[in-house]
Amino acid sequence: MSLENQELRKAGLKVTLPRVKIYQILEKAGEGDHFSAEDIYKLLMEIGEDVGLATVYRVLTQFETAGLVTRHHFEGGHSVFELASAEEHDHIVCIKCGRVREFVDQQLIDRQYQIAKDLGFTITDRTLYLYGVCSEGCSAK
Amino acid sequence: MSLENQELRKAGLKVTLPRVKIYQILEKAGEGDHFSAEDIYKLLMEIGEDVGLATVYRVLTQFETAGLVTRHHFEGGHSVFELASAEEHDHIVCIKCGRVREFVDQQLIDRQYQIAKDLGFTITDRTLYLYGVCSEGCSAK
DNA sequence: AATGCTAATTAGAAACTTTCGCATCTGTAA
DNA sequence: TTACAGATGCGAAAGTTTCTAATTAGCATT
Repeated sequence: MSLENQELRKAGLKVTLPRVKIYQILEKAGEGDHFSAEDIYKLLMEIGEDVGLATVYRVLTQFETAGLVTRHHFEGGHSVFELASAEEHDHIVCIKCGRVREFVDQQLIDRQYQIAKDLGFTITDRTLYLYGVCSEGCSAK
Repeated sequence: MSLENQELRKAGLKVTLPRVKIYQILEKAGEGDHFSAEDIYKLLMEIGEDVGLATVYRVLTQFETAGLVTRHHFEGGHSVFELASAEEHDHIVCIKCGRVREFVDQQLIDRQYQIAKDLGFTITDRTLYLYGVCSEGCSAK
């Protein structure tokens, strides 16, 4: 049994073709890469998999609920998804070109835990997004 | 001349009825309150101001551009707005009792701007939420 | 292998937020 | 007061996400 199948079963999801294909796409993308539902839909079309857009959304939501992927919301009212990763990281989003970039800054993370501790909290989850304009590239479509 | 009018003029915007009304709503809300465009539209209806939803969006975008308000991107693909506050703050949320607490930590904020700068970004907006369990109170419903 | 039950998928339409186009109206400066 | 740039309102359009109803596929059991 393939790795994807194990992951899906472990998450309590039946192993179906759309789920496997979508999981593979996310997997191949690797860490730091983010896809919108539309991106994934187009990729599926390209490889000849006839999966509906609604299914892509549903499967991604199921993956999110199961903790397999993380959903990120940003400008323009659409979301991007990435395979849940073990390493804590944060995101910086270019509001012009839409690119999402990950970064890890231990000092920043440590400080957050320290603040929470000082306020009498135990952190279970964090969300940090920086929105801005990236200087290079960003051919402002 | 009223305070709102001065603010609008200072921002280079004509003083029109919709703009004044929308500004007043945001002002009355105070800090920490967040309104969606739809919320504001409904409030305008309630007080009998016949302002179109499109205008609400346009005005909010202008206010944002002028630096009068801050836009936050929330779940479900919609945005909320709050009057730009002089002080940047972040939020810590108790996942048990739902309490939201604001905090300000300059070191944390500075570090974020530094990271963005290092990555070639100019920050226009930030969102930091810490989720956790608060030790005291927290009458875990 | 075939069956039946359950759950998942599909396509299209609906829902929802946000933006656009254009005729009309308003605020502002002369 | 007048003229004009710019703002507004309305409806339609655009774009993302969700819903519905009918169909199909997965899977445990024969």
